[in-house]
Order: sequence, then structure tokens, then C-alpha cells
Amino acid sequence: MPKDNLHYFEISKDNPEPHLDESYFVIDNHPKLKEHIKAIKEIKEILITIKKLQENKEDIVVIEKYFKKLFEVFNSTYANCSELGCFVNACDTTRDLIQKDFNSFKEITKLYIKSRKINDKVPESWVQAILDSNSSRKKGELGERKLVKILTEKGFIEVKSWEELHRKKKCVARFSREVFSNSSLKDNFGIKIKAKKQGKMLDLIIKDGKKIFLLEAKHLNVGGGEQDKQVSELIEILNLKEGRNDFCYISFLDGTYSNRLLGEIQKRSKKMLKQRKEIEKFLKNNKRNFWVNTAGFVEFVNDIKK
DNA sequence: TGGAATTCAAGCTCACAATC
DNA sequence: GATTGTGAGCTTGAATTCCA
Repeated sequence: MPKDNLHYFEISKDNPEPHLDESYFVIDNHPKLKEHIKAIKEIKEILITIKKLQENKEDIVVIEKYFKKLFEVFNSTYANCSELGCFVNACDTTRDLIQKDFNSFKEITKLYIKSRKINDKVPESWVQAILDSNSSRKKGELGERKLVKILTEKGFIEVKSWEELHRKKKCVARFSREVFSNSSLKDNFGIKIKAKKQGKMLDLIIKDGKKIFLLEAKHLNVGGGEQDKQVSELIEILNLKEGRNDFCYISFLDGTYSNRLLGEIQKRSKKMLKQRKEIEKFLKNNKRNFWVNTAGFVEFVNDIKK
């Protein structure tokens, strides 16, 4: 049985997250790096051709043919890391918009040829650097993986079907549209998650005998607009109540933002103070729900695995 | 009044659903 | 089967507000 929810909150407060958490590292080269390089090379070659044709004042129909070819490659799967693609952002637009607008694409390409140096080099390290700058977008899944690893190391089995979940005593499942969806939760347990955000799917279902813990995990390193909404979502989960005593919710937050929220908060940071007070209030009012960081979660799993 | 905190707005990827 | 649309989850930078 888990202990009082404030116990795990205290442990989380006393054991801040490390600045560098290997669970969220994306060290390997992008698996499709070669494909990216190939597409960028093709874009550069066509750009050089267009530039040459323009310099030689070739027939506009011929040039147009190359613009169309360039547009085609620009819209292909692995072409999103080219310099031309980055330049699009410098022209007050996005690749997403430009991919649907050939005329604007042509305008921007002309401007690019005029204002940037073009060569045919596509260094692997540069392409990987652009891909690295986007690695943060993979963190959602890495967080789930981290928690499942902690659970499986303590003897929980990761299950892929409801049949398996019902059969195993201690197991964990990841929410998904196909198997562990919100509607299937209703079919199997007769409960409906009452989060404000309609259709909101949580991350993990943890089963410990007759108890079910529904967990939402977030990884935040910095504050800001969207992050406040993320934290609000976690706080809202703390306040959820099901009619059944055997259902609990866990809000999991790691990353250095968690340290700021749980550590010593500056008096001036009213927003954070408010968030912290709300968490503490909800934890006191709703003993079935939990707020943890990595250390708090590990302690929690240690207690329920017994 | 300057720096810190907060808010606002936007971007990108991935996975999946819906539509053509 | 291909294309288009949508949502989740994160980061970033600029603008605005707050306060010692």
C-alpha cells in the first residue's frame, strides 16, 4: 500500500531532479540522416541550376520547370532541414504555409538566391545539428519510457492488451488510441476521466492488485506560456475524483522546472507560489491522488511493489 | 528604473484519423 | 493508397507587467 500522498510530495521536494537526465538524451544520429542529406543535396543542386539559368537569361519556361521541380523536392518527406527551409522562417512565414503556395515559394526562392551564398556542400554534422535542435519534441515519449522502465525494474509487467491487464496482478500499460483509450477505460472499468480538456488521454495505467493508478507525466525545463497550461493540467488532475475508491491519479513532473516549483520559491514569483499552494491544498483534500517527481515516484513504486 | 517574472504567440515533429 | 488535417508535447523569443 502506498503511504500518505504528502509523504511522496516531501520526498520529491527533498530530492530535486538532476539538471541532466539521461532518459531524455537523444544522442544517436537521426536514423534518416542519409535521406535528409540526399534531399538537401538535391535542393541545392536545383538552386544552383536556377541561379545559373537566371544569370544566363535563359527562357523563362525552362526556369519555371526547375522551380516546379524544386517545389516538388521541397515538399518531399526529408527536405525539412535545408537552408532554404530555414530561410522561409526568415521571411515571416512557415514551411507548412509555403508548401501549399507555389507563387510565394518562388518569391522566397528568388530572394534566397539573391541574398544568400549557395554552394553544393551538405556536411552531415550540419544536418544533424538542425535535427538536434528539434530533439525536444521527442521528449513526451521518452518520459513515458523512463517511468515504464522504473516500474518494470521493480517487477511490474508492461502489458499490451486489456486481457493481459486484467490477468496480471502488477502491470503497467501506456494509453493509446487503439487499445488503452479513454473509451476502453469506460468499457473496462466503467469510469470516465473528467478532465476539462475533452478527450484528454493520460499516459500510464498502473495496476497494483485491485488498485489502479492513472498517471500523467510531463517533463519541463523552462517556464513560459504553454508550460503554465501544462502545469495547470497536472494540478487539475490532482483534483479529479472517481466514484470508486480503488482509482487514484498521479501527476508526475520532472525536469528542472519541477525543482523550481518544489524548491524555494522567490516571493516575487506569485504564479509559482499559487501553483504550489494549490498542489498542497488538493493533496490534503484528495488523499487518493499523488504529486511526484522522479525520486517521489521511485519511492512510491518501492512501496506498492511489496 | 532595470531586471525578473509572466504572458502571448509561434514553430516543429510525430502519429494517427479523415478524406479524396 | 495518397494526401490532408488534427492533437499532443515540447521550446523559443518578444512584449508586457511587476516590484525592490
